[in-house]
Formats: sequence, structure tokens, C-alpha cells
Amino acid sequence: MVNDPMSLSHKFLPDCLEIRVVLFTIHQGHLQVLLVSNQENGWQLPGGKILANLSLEKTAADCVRKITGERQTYLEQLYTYGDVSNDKETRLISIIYFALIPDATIPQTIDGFEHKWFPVSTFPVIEPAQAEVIPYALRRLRYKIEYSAVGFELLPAVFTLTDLQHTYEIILGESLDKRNFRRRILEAGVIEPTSARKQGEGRPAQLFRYRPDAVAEVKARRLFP
Amino acid sequence: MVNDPMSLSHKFLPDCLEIRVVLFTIHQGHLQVLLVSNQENGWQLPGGKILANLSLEKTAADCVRKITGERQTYLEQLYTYGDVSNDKETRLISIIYFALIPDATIPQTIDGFEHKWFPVSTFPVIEPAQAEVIPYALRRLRYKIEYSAVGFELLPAVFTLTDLQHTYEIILGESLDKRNFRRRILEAGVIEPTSARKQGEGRPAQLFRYRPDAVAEVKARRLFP
DNA sequence: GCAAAAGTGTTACAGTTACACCCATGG
DNA sequence: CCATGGGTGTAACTGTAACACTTTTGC
Repeated sequence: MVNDPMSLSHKFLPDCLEIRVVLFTIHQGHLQVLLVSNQENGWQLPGGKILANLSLEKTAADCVRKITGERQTYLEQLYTYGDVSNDKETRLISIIYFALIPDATIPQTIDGFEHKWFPVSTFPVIEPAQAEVIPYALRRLRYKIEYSAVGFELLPAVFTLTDLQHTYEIILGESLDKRNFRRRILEAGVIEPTSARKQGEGRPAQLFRYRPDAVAEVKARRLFP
Repeated sequence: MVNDPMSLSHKFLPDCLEIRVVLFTIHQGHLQVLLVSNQENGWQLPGGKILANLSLEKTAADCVRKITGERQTYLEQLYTYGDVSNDKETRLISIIYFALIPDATIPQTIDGFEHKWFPVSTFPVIEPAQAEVIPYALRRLRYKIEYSAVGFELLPAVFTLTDLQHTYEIILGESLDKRNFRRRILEAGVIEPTSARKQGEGRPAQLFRYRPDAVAEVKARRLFP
């Protein structure tokens, strides 16, 4: 179903256009962003050329799929950069997407390039336009988590309320009240209990799943403080 | 300062790229969007080719300036469309901006093309991607007016509180309480009274101006109901 | 039986909404 | 003096934030 980007039969659009993806996950208790090492140019956002026969969104989705395997991901367009280069003769237009995936191990190298997670607070020096877009993506994520259901995209299919609360706390960078959090998330009706429980230290926790039939944009303006 | 797009010395980027602008104003008590008639293709969003030596934002700003004269405008990037055309061989990528101007008369024809305002609720049939982006721009405007100060961009330099309230009402499509509106807008500290008053029927009204030093994003999450 | 994490309601407070009358001017 | 639009404060209500103890399991 997905076209192979390497197939000879596909035309590329001019070199002045590319897709980049700001890919977030929660890993080791921190929100992290994926960067790719391209020897001569240092670290960069993952991305690639735009194929003439593939929509922008599909191109970005393929880019993420290549990194994560066949996993479904949350994806939205973030911004299009098109700064004029110094020589005033060439320019590169980058259409930047924003993606979220649950914590997962990813291959260390893909197509010979090193891939690595970096905490959003401390990522290495990268191209200025790309460095600028990461905090913007984070702002959008923080903003969005309050009035929509994107938080679930960072969790596995089933999760405990405590897991979910931790996710929110990591993204928002503040701690939340357990009782208020639970009341609101349950009242919003976006998750439902499964029959399973999670065993571990202490009392076993009810496992929940996201209700895919729930409206994408939660009615409440602000789901969490 | 602004480069003449017709100058021969400027290179164009490939034909697959264009800028389009969703330009709103409030005119005759309605929120209206500007469309340009291009004989064979019918009505379209104003826009044009992207010049190699001009940033995307400047290109969009020039496009608006050509329509409105030298007036300063509010401008922000909205979305990039890049749908694949039916023949799977060509495609057009449109970087779409969103602009606001105060009510003003604009030339009926520019460069030989007819320009016309259409109420956002009843605009003619246009290209599907463009038709889709207008309601999106409206949603963004409605959303944004509640937590930022974009409302002022649709008004002249000085205005009465009643003018301002009408602007909000037209955009939001609902009527607002006069006392609550005034209290909030004044508490937000984004406008200040001028020494002038507006004469007319009834009691003269205090004229206000936007405080350009006010923070762009008002602290309050939600400025108006 | 104790350590560890899960689960559960109520009260105080703050922000929002609803609402009606007097004021200044022009004709 | 009347018609027109401008300008002003308070009380009820609704939603939000703060807060501590009991329950279930494994060891």
C-alpha cells in the first residue's frame, strides 16, 4: 500500500523542498525528540524529499513509519519554513510535521544513519530553523494536551491512570492533583476501563484504554490545569 | 525596500509552489474574505509565485500590500497544502497565510483581475483545497480572538468600545454582554483611552487605541466567553 | 503486619455570568 | 425635552483548586 520511496518510477519534486518531522516520545521519564546524525551536517530532524506522487502527510507518515516500524502514529502539520539562504540564489523549503509515539525502542541506525532520542530540554546544536521549531512543537503539544486527547498517543494501548497522569506531568512540567486529574479525565469520557489490572508493587491498578470513538477534540476548553 | 516582483533579476522557484492568502476584513457588518477572479479558473484566493530571494512571510505580506496599499497587516502562516493531482505526475504546493485588515475600500481590479469581498458564510465555489482552508482560517480566528489581541487588527487605529465589541460579536457569531466585555478588555490592559471622543448620535464615545507595548498573547486563557 | 501504590469526596474560593439604570449629547 | 447611544456595579452561581485517609496487594 505504501509506495517504496526508492522505486525508480517515482518522480521527485525539485530539491528545494523537504519534509521534516519533530518526533516526540516519553522515554526514561522525559519528553524526548528524535534526531538523526548525518555525518557532515551533524544532528538533524528526521525527514526527506517529497515524492511527487505522495501527499505531504503520507510522506511524513512514511518517514515516521520507517523509524518506528508499522506502528500507527499521531501526526499533524506544524509549520513551513522557507528562509532565504545567504547567497540569495538558493533556498530550502521545509514542511515540518509533528508526531507522537509511545515509548519504544527504535533501531539505532536506519539506512546507515544514527538515530537518537534527546530530552527536549537539552538537545544538541542543529540547524537554526530546526532548533527553533522544537520549542514551538513543545508549546503546541502543551497547549493541545489541555483541550484534546493527544496525551494518549504517548502511551501504550492500555495504561493505568497513574501512567496517564505521569505523562501529563512530564509534558506540562508540573505536578497535578491525583483526585482532580482522575475526576476530570473520567468525566471527559475519553477512556474506559478494561477488564485487566496491572500487577506490581502495592495494590494492582485498573488498566484503561483510550476510546477511539471519543470525539477527537474534547469539548472542555481546558481539560487540565 | 520591497523588491519588485516583476524585476528580471529575480529567479522564481519552480512552478509547483505558490503562496495564497486568506484575507479577512469586517465590511458592512459581516466578516468577509477576499477572492480574485481569474477568468478561466473562476474565483481564487489571492496569491502568487514564490520568489527565490524573498522569505515566505514577506512574499505573503507583499501580496496583501498590493491589495491594500502600504497598510501594515496582521499575518500568520495557516497551512501548507500539497495534494497530489489526478494524473499523479504534477502537483501544486500552496503555502497558505492568514491576514486581517481593517475595513477599507480596495481597488476593484488589480493587474486586470477583479477583487471582491465575500461574506465567509456565502462565498462562491472555488478550488476544493482553498474552500477547505477558509473555514479553517475562520476557526483559527475565532479561537485566537479569545486569548490574544488579534481583534484590534480588524479595526482602525482608534475605535470605541462599542466598535470593538461589535467586531468580537461578528467574529464569534454571538452577542456579548456590554458590561462584562468592557470590564474584561480593560482589565486585560491591551487598550488605552485617547484624549479624543467620537461624536455622533447620542452621547459621544471615548476613543481607545491598542497598546502596541501590550504583550501579544494576553495572559488570560480566555478573554471572552 | 508492613511497605507500596491505588483509589476515593468535600469544602473553600475564584472567576464567570446575568442583569437595569443613569448620563451626555444633538436635534 | 426627547431620542440615541455611552457608560457603570453587584449578587448568584458555577467551575476550579486544595486537601488526607482507606484499600488492596506482595513480601
